Amino acid sequence: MGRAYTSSKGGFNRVAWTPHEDKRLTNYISIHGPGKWERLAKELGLNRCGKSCRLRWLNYLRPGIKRGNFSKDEEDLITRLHKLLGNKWSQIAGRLPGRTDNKIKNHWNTYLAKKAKELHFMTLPRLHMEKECPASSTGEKTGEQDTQLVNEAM
DNA sequence: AAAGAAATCAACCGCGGCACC
DNA sequence: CGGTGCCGCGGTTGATTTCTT
Repeated sequence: MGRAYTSSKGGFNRVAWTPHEDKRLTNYISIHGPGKWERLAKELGLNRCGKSCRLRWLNYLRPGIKRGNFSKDEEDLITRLHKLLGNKWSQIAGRLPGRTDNKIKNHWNTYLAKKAKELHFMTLPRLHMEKECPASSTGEKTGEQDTQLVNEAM
């Protein structure tokens, strides 16, 4: 559970958040709201940059975050959305309440990508391979088109 | 039972866009 | 109009845990 990073390897400082820091951050946000991360970091006086605080809040402390494994439904949805949108993790996360882009990205990179590939070969052996991101060749799709496609997928 | 591989989770980095001066 | 700085995003890394052999 609790993770004790011993690292401070090569001048680079990857340090786990302590419960105390979490508390300070949560408390500050409960008063001032999220945002203004630079200022927040400065005022809290933690040894953290604004980005770090933002990340911690968004991916971990923010209320409503769903823990635990992805359900089959969630995995299917992620797979479909990824096919549609590519690596637009924040957009995908927007469709999965309580799931963060980081977590979805992690899960994809370590598991679903492989699975999707296997599935692709097993079930669709004759379809020509699609380019990874069909939208990018002709420029960006509009947001509206995305929304429409996504709704169809759901 | 131990070593090595794979998976998971949390955190960092650089870049591009946008807002503001 | 150009420069500057903050923010959000996606890519990536590193530590730890779980699975396999």
